[in-house]
Amino acid sequence: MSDASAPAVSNFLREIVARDIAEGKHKVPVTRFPPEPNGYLHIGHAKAMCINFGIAQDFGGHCNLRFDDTNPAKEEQEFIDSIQADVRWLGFDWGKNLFFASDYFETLYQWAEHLIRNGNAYVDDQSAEETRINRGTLTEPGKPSPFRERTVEENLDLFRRMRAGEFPNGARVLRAKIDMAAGNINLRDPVLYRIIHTHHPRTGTTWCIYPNYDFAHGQSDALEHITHSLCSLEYEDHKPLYDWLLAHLPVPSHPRQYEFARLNMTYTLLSKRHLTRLVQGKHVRGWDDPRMPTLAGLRRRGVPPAALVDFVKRVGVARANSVVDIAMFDACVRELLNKTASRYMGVLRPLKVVIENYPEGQVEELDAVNNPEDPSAGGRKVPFSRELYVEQDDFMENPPKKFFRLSPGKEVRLRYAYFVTCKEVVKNDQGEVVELRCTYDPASRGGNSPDGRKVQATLHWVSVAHAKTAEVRLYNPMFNRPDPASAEDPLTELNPASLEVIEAKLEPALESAEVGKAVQFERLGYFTRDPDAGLVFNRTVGLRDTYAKA
RNA sequence: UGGGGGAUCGUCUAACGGUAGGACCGCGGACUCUGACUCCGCUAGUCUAGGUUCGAAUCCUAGUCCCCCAGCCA
Repeated sequence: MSDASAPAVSNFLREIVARDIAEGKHKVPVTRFPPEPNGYLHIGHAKAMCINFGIAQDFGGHCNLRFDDTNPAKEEQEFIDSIQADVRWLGFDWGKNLFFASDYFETLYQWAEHLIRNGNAYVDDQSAEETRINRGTLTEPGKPSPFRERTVEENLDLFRRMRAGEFPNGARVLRAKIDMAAGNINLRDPVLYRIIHTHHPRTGTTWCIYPNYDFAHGQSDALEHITHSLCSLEYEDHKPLYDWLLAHLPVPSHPRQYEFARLNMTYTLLSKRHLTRLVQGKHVRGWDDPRMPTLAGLRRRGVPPAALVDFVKRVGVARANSVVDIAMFDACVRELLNKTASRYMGVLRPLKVVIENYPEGQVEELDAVNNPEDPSAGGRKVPFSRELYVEQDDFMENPPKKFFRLSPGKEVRLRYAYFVTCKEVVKNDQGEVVELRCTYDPASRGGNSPDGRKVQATLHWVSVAHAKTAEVRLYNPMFNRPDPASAEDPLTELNPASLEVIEAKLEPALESAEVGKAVQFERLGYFTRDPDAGLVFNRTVGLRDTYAKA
């Protein structure tokens, strides 16, 4: 077991595995994480990984990484590479157990012939359109194909010629011969093989016929001696076919399929088709745009993998469809980052402050704590001088009752520095506040007044002369509605303000911030330096703000 | 209306015939050199109607609502 101190996670899948082991069905579980390399992994895949790798780890088994690469029309090497990187980033290790469904193409082909020889499959010449019509409807049975009763010899000949490349795409398919009247439509002679004259990222042009999901998945599971094939709910209807194929083929093992509900989150779209549209339509900067729910996007936004794993653990596993509040995700990110992120000061929307009684040209290096949650994180020096920036939100000329921050005549603390009092407000021709004239109390150096007087607020600040200008990218929900997936077209629900780019002033230490490492801008949120050139930061998540809510 | 699933605080999830519990959100309060964090407290739920039982979220019956399936996608 991984961590004896952690509360034991339990769910119906783990109960099934535990029971099977207790009953001696298996010594250890063997699971698999089977992505199709047709896009980037997203947070929904994180759930599947936590389940499959997690169960394998905790019960002493192993989890294979298997690419379900049975449709070369959609798959690319780029995705094979990114998926492996993302699995590792999340913290999972498949060891030597890296597989591809395409590794089994020859075996699968032989098994297809096996089906034909036993009269369990036939080559169908109907067009896709005819096949669809003859499949029947949800309430009416299908009609048998006119080619359903071909002889074994003819089927074998045709299937071999399909393999040999004699026919164009769509000319013929291989279908299992099951039951055209079945209530479960997956059993109405499902297609097993189709002709696709396309380059495959791994097998090149070796093949022009490809098994589809149903013919590849269960058999791949069997070949890898998977004990528990864990998939999402929509495959429930495929299980009878999964079992039928295993029962009619000389497979080395008979895995069992179990289904769980996939992850959904408010304001989040997880359909690969739509994510692909977002990328291709340039609505985002790419698969790793920090607004994307992809692992690459979350990583770039600064979300630590451990927060993702924690989130999946908290969400749990069940068989009921559900939509998790994105607030739960944010909470996981904040909880982890609060413990680990170093604190800095940065001003997002600068308002200049001049300390009138502070000597011109003087600079003091003041002591700041890096992380109050972690003494081992140490401290640093922050330069203070006569001219500073504070946050525009931290000043109000006519403050309401509960406004603790700066206003005319009010004294506040500048963090780690001094108490200052606002004496005068400078405005431009438009009447906008452009500068504050303040005085400071030299006795309050470091942030406390010897006379013990208190202030209601502590403000973050940056010295004008020492400030580093940075581009800061603020991310807001990508969609206007919490359930973008149920919109006619989710892309019409895009939030135009999902990305806000501002020019911020940061304390000098931030200039050497590491790309990808999360930091806290005090009182604002968690930020991570972006890999883009220059000083660029992404907001990972804001701090809770109980004042703004009130 | 065929087949397959599912309904527990606002949200996610426990309970396996025996006190409906936790987390997130929300709301109070304490603390605070981050209106953060932390701590304390509060709010709030078994889809409906019957039945079995000493006792039902759990078992039975009948409903209601929701999701998935008619790709040569996975």
